[in-house]
Amino acid sequence: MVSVIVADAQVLCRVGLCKVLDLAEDVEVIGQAENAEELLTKSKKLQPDVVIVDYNQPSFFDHHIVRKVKEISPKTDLLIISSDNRKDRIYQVLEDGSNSFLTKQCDEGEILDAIRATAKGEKFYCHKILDLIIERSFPSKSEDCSATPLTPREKEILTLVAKGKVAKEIAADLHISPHTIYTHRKNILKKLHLTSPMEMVVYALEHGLIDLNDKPFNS
Amino acid sequence: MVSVIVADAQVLCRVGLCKVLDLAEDVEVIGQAENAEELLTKSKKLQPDVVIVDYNQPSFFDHHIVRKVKEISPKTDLLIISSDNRKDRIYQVLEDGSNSFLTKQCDEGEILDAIRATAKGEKFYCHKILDLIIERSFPSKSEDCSATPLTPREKEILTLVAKGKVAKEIAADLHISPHTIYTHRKNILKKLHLTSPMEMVVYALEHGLIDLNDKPFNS
DNA sequence: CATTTTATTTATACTTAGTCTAAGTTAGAA
DNA sequence: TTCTAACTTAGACTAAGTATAAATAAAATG
Repeated sequence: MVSVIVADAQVLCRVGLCKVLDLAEDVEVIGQAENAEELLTKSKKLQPDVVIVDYNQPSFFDHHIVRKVKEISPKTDLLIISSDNRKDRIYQVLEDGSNSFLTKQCDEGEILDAIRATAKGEKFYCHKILDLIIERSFPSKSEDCSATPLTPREKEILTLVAKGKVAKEIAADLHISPHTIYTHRKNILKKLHLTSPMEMVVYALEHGLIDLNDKPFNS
Repeated sequence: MVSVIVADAQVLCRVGLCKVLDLAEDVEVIGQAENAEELLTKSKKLQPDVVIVDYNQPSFFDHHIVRKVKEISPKTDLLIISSDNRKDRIYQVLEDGSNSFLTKQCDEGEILDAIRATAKGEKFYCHKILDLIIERSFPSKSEDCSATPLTPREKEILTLVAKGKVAKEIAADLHISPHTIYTHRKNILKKLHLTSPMEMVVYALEHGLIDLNDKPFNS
């Protein structure tokens, strides 16, 4: 019998997942978790064979959960069912040792397959995730593709720009010349095929370079 | 017996919802829908007493679904279970005639209560939504609070700014002087207590004034 | 090891965008 | 009507940004 903990901030998803798990023979749900703290406590105590979790739920779970669960319960296999759309973070989670990865767009069949595979200690990735992995493995596929082609310094500057800082302020912050900022900015625009600084900000936000702090219903 | 159609793009939520609905006596799920088209077809044919739907799932459902269902099946009551965080759109959906409104953060108890209430033709709003409604009803509550204090024109301009357009371009688009744009921008900054144009863009994105187009897995 | 590339830094001269201040117009509310 | 809010504009000025060119250090390549 494979023991499973179901972790998701939304009760509907937990219930749905349990219902689907009923269909899988040899699988037993031994616990549920609504947030990271609860999951870690229960994982430590119950040492489940599998943890199913959506890590992308601000203030309930974040992507560090994978690493933390692995630390607290090394033999546990992780099945991610998330709706994350940030490539870099998905790659991160894959590297952090998640065994299987689905998106919330997957259908029942895929979910069942994934659960069965993960329960047997195998890996399972849904189509979208496989596409990402392949894209990463064969970088020169389309053209400039995949993750941000920006250098660390460029990311740093883009982040500050997106926070509303103007070149002079950034220069002061980093103790370098404003001209340097301009050069970096120009290179960023070139690399991303953008034209205005504003588009840079939009890009930064879209790609989660800065946290537009998830605050539903606040102001 | 109250007939219900469950509409959600994610199979897990649909399954979860059906499972919870099992607990409600006198409720029968007569259909499910994965996208707007499916929901409208089934609503027309089955004329359900209640439709439960998450309208905030780009490319599957949008907020117009409420109006469309009401058109196609006027006697159907709508129960929204969404995770939308855009106040203006929530207000829109409330005005469009949705009977009850929950968020995906609600617990099982609230969901059951909402289903029972809606099935009886009553209205039900969860805490967060009630807070919003109250906030709207008593605008001068705290201080400058609640929805954006921007005029339509200011919003229009902010939107264009956030799209990366520069004053001159916006002026050309709207057939007015660039100076006008500058003035509007200055007023916006003043109203929102911001200092740089970039912060304006961040604000616009945070408040959903422009759609940072939901495109998972694209570049 | 020498060499090329990449990331980082900077400057000068120039262009453009944006700010400040001030003010006119229209439409609706008091 | 009078007053306010929303929208509009201009001239003079300041600050921000661009183009071009180039130096340095470190990492990758042959």
